[in-house]
Amino acid sequence: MKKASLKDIAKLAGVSTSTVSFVLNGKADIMRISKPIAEKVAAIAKKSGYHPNQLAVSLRTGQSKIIGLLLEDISNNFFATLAKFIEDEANDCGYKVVYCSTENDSEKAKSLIQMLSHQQVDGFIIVPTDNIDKDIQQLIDYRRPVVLMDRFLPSINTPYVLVNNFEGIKTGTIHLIEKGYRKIGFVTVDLDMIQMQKREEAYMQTIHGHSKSIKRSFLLKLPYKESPTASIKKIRSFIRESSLDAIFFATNYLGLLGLESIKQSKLKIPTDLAVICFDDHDIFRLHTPEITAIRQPIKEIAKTAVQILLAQMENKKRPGKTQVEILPQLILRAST
Amino acid sequence: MKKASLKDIAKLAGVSTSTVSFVLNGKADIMRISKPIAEKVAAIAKKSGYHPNQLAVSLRTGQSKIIGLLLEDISNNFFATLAKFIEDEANDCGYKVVYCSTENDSEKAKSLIQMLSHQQVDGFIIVPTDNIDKDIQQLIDYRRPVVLMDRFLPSINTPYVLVNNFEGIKTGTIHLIEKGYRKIGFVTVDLDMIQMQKREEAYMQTIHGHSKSIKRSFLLKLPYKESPTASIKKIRSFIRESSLDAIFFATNYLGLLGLESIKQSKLKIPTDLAVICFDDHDIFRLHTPEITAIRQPIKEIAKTAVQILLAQMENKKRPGKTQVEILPQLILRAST
DNA sequence: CTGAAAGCGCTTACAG
DNA sequence: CTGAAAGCGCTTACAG
Repeated sequence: MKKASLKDIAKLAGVSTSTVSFVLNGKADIMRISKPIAEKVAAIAKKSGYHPNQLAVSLRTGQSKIIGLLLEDISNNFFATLAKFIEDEANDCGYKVVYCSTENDSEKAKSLIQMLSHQQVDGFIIVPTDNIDKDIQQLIDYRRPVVLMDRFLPSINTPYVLVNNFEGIKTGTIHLIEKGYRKIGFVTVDLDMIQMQKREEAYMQTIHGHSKSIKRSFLLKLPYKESPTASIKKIRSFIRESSLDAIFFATNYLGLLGLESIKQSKLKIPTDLAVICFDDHDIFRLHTPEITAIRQPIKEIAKTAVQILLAQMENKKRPGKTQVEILPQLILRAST
Repeated sequence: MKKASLKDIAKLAGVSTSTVSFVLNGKADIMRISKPIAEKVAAIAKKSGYHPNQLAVSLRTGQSKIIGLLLEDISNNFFATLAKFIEDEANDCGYKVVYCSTENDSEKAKSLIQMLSHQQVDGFIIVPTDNIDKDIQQLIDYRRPVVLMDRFLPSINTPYVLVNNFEGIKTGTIHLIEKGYRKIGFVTVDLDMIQMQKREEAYMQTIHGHSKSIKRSFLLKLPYKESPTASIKKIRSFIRESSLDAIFFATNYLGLLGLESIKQSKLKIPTDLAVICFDDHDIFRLHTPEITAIRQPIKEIAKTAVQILLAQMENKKRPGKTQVEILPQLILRAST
């Protein structure tokens, strides 16, 4: 059994391929195909299980109806959830989504952008890595619709959607201060990306700007590619040497390492040490005690990104607000 | 700036499109294109940033070099990890992967299979849902390469790769019995799929076949679409009413609900109740106490599936062993 | 050693 | 009301 083509249907129905195409694309009326012919064609197409070859349609129309999605890591819960919402939203609008993981490797990201570009995706939603500025700029120069997500590139004026990192960390830090904690450590990662800079900045400014009762900031910056074991060890010494009474993790990945460290050090949460984390995680709700977190509005980020992208793709002109920061939510639990 | 096409390059180089195509596809030697022309063409192509339109290449060659991957749910860690390994393996072999989530909804699965089929993917790796037999059979009838994963369809003779569910559960159950537990409950889900049947069967046979000291089996079967809250409540009564001393969860999702139930009931693990789960999860290592689990060999499953698929696609004949069950591993932790 | 031409499976002006 | 033809961007026999 081979797949039926337009031509096959045309032959079976005894009409031209154009007629078949018009009927099957719902243009029978506009093209004023006669009722009996339209019905005959439709019936034959259905019986033979005909479906257009999308490759050919895309090549001809110049539209693939596919959105390319570049994430950091699809096996990470945050990105997986983001991907799912994006897919849902895109499907509702008649688009498919293909997603790829960059693992924060800019070489990999570059080649994925190339790959998607050669596949003729109609638009891109990208979680940018470091050093990717030129490639994104090129996409824009070529008039390919792009929306950045979760981060943005200060050097390039593109649409983007992300959580308001600054406000998120600020809210969390103030929460700790108001709860009476005084030696608040902040654990982050040494990635030179804007969202991490903002988080660090927010912690620093809030700690130093808040009141004289807070003596100083305690900052631990872990290498991104370090082994979990090494990071855990560093977090343990950080807590001990600074004799912290609270600790703020800048990502949920760090939070998990942190919980492991705290467990190994046999510290009691929150009596010995309060814990809060930016980015919620299922584990935090299940942990004993449950962990306070700043939750990103994942669904909203996803939907907004798709909408901004589609607006670009369909209007071909820039819609209203294309650079969006969404406020996160403080989820109070037992750890603070 | 528009994208350069083959024709543009041909014009710039003053040669025909065939010559350009041969040079760019590394067939300059076979086609005995003269060195100077080949070099000139290559240089021009490079300078103008030419890359072939994959849509056109695929349409012409009849190969998209894309594998379609149907998972249950990409935001679930198990499937996400599977997807990543599959992508790595496929990329190494020059294939791209597009993945979609069925959410165990057979209607959704059917339409995704259609969609991928219209996109002309070269092969399918599918985690089948219920009631999908006819669609898979159709794929096979049309000579589309298919490998099933994580489950299989007893009614259809296709290649498949999955964990040996029976042996996994048996190993876990024996472990509990040998540790001295006597009232061992088993919590599963009412999905009518082969892998869940095997797990239940393995529990039943092991319990009843093992020794007279084990009086009876305790089985709780939860509805798949039930709310977490309702399931948690049922698990709590199940533990209480049967006064279990050990509990075996048939999937990691159930294990998470179980931990929540146990937490609510304020039971001590493993003193009040031993816990073991089929399918490992990060949370289990981080939980206090750590939870014993049967770990699926995810990477091996992924690699094997890709290899079997590629063998089918490239040889066009069935390779040696195409129905593979891989043994899982018992990870001993503090909960048993 | 290289080019002109056919064709993959569609869509869409154009003509009648 | 319907068909013949061009063309999307490629690859690949075929011819010279």
